[in-house]
Formats: sequence, C-alpha cells, structure tokens
Amino acid sequence: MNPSLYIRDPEQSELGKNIIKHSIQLIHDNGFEAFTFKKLAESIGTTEAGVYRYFENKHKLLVYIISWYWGWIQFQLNYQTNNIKDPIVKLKKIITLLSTNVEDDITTGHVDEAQLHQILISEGSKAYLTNHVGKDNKQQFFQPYKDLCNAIGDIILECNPKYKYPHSLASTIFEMAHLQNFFMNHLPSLTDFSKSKNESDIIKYLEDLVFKSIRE
Amino acid sequence: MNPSLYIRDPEQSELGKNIIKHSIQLIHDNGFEAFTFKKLAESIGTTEAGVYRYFENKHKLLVYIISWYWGWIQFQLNYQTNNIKDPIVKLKKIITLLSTNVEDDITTGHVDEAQLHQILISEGSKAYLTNHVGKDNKQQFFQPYKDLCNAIGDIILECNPKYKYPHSLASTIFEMAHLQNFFMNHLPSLTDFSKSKNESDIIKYLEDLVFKSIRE
DNA sequence: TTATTTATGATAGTAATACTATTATTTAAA
DNA sequence: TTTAAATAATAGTATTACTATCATAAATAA
Repeated sequence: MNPSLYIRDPEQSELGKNIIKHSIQLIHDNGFEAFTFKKLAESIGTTEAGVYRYFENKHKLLVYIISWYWGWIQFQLNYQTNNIKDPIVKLKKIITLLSTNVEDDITTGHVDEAQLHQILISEGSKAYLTNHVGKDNKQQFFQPYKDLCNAIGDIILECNPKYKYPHSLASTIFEMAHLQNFFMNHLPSLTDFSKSKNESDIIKYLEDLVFKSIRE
Repeated sequence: MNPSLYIRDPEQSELGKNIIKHSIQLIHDNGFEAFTFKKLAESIGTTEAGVYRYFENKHKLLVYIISWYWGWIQFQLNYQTNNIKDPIVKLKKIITLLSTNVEDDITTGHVDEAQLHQILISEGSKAYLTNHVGKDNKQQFFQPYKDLCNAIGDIILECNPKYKYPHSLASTIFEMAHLQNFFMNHLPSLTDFSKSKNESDIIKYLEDLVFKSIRE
C-alpha cells in the first residue's frame, strides 16, 4: 500500500484494522457521501481524533480501501491465471472475476471482499473523479489500477498482438463490469439485463464485446 | 425539464438563468465537491437564500444541468441524423457527438455547451452514483438519459437487428466517450491515447469497439 | 526496575457547509 | 392603485471537517 495514503499504517494496530473494517461496512451501507469520521469513530468506539491520526481525510481513506481492492484483484488475477496458457481463457477469468460478487475471503479478517466489490460498483470512480486527480496521480495513488490495466492489456495482446487499444479495452472492461452492474440494479433500462441481479448476463455482454473487438 | 428538480423554474427569470450560468462556470472551474451555494451566490451577486429559492440542494442543481445536457444531446442527435438513412453513418455521428468537445452554442445564452461537456466528463456519473439513486429514479430524474440510450439502442438495432445488447452498448458508448477522455487527460496510462488531447483517437477506439460488436 | 517514548482517550474549539427563518424592499400583475 | 410575488439582507442552527491540548495507558529501552 502507498504510504502517502495514510498517516499511520492501519495494518499495524487493532485500531487501524478496525478503521478499515468499519469504513468498509459504513461506506457499503450508507454510501460515501453519508460517511463521516465522526460516525466511523462512534461505530468503532473511538474518537474522531483517533481516526484522524490514521487518515488525513475521508477521501484518502476511500482511495486506501479502493487501492486495497485493486491490489487484491491483481493478486487474484495472478493466482487464478497462473497455470492457464490460453490467453482467451485467462481473459474470461478476468471478466468473471471483475463481474462476480465475490465471497468474503476469511483469511483477510478486517476486509470483507464482498462489500468491497459493492463499494467499487457504487463509489469506485470517486477515487479519481476529483479536481485533485493530478496531485493524487503524482503521489502514485492510482499505480495499482494502472498495473492492473497493464496486466489485462498484456493478456489482450497475447490474444491478438495487433489489437490497437489494449489499455483502453482493459479500463473499459474494469469500469463496465462495475457500471453495468450498477445500472442493472438501479437503472435497468440503461442495460439489457433484467433486475435479476444475475451477473452472468453482464459476463456474456462483456465477453461478446471483448472477444469481438480483439478477434483478427 | 423535470419540475421535481427545481423549486422555481430557473428558465423563467434572470436570477434563475444566472444560477444556471454561474453553476456551470463554477463546477467546470473547481469541480462539484468544491462547489457551494454560498460561492455561487457571491459569484452571481445574490445571497445564499436566493439560490435556495430555486434549488433545494446542490445535487438537484447538478442533476438539472446534466439533464439539460442529456436533452441537448438528444436534440443534436435528432437534428444531425434527421436526413441520414444509413444507420452506420448515424451511429458514427453519435460517437463523434459524444466524444467531441463541442463549441458553445450561442443561441442558448445562459448555457455554455463546451463547459457542460467537460462537466459531463468529470462529474456526469455523480448524478446517479448516490445512495438515493432509487428515490431519484422514481422521480424520473434519469428519464432523458434513458430516452437517449433507447434512441441510440434503436439505431444499433437498425444496424443489426439481432444484436443482443443495444442498451448496454449505448450506455457503454455514452460513458466511455466521457471516461476515456478523462483518462486520456488525467490518467493516460489507462488508455492508448497520448495526452495529445485529441479526441479523434477516442472516436476511432469507440468506432472499432462498436462496429466490431454489432457486425453480424 | 524505572524512565521514556508512543498510542490512545477525552475534551474543546474553529471555520466552513448546508441549510431554515424572518423581515424589509422592490418589482410585477390584477 | 392595490395586491401579490420575487428578491435582498440578515440572522441563526446543526453538521462536517478538521486542529489542538492534555491526561493516561501500554509498550519499550536504559
């Protein structure tokens, strides 16, 4: 994790881990706009000042947990496609990974991956859609996202070395896996998926989009 | 315009038109997070209470100006594709329309379309990425966006009546025309476009994506 | 063991934001 | 010309987003 995101490393103490855990819970439940350090402190049983010793402001905390997700997806991608040779199968794995509402991984006690995935759907783009995106970018806040798009882009190029837009297609897959899910659940007429809350339709759409795009 | 978005119709008075004009200016210049009714009032030369007589809160004002854009795009789409028969040419027009940083249309004195386009790029998704999206949707706030995606979806179906995801592809075009532009300018390594600020690359990418997707 | 650093808790306080309310004054419609 | 409506001016409240201070508890070093 990028140390510029925090003041004190939340992984290194119980209070820190509680801040992460309860932030994910609260942002998941009420959205980022309604999320305040005061509510967070109350939920943990500490004080506002206690939270401020870990994070400068709520935006950096949001970027922290979203970075955590980017890194976790990168790990899952490496892990799940490790012994797969066919890049098409790899790409399908990634589409499914990004589109599917994952199970909570119990090995990461203070992070609920299922809730994090929901946060990415509703709040993910707020990490960068700010007027200080340039400053944040200079501090490398988005490096894990860039690494992820590079990795996906490499697999796209393995499928078709002549394809001209591997990075744009990678970011399109990432963003659309989340946005089409949001639309499906809240503005279904912007999609062709009934409010079945079934992600398999989104996967089919993205596979159709991607594999038609990259075929020679 | 949906009357639930405002308290008093801003089109019906000079003050109202000033609220729209200066809102677009301020949100364009400093972003939506930094935008407050106090700053807006100061910029106009009225008082905070004056603004609150027109809009309940800054979110509804944002949705108002974004709705204005959706409606304007719909109008431009109808106008520009009116006497075109070939649906492929129509679709290209739409992609170009959504991707291009338009000129300010001087016939709409209080709305600067060029600035509005920039606002859509940076703030567009904040219209619906809220925890009250369901409530807003019940009040039909997103009807112009749905109408637009339907219209684009119809043209997609004209190109290929068997294509299975016309609405999802329409919302993908709309969102990606904006998001790839944002990435190009602020996080270029998420794209394959150099920071040339040249939208023609985005148009080529989207045309490639769309026409490969819908070809039979 | 004691001394000392370090993290946390408790409390207070400030500036800005997001509003609501009241009254006076100007403008426009009946 | 009366009356209603819109606006300006001012004040005030609750919440948010912080900063600062001091006491205490826990961990660590001498």
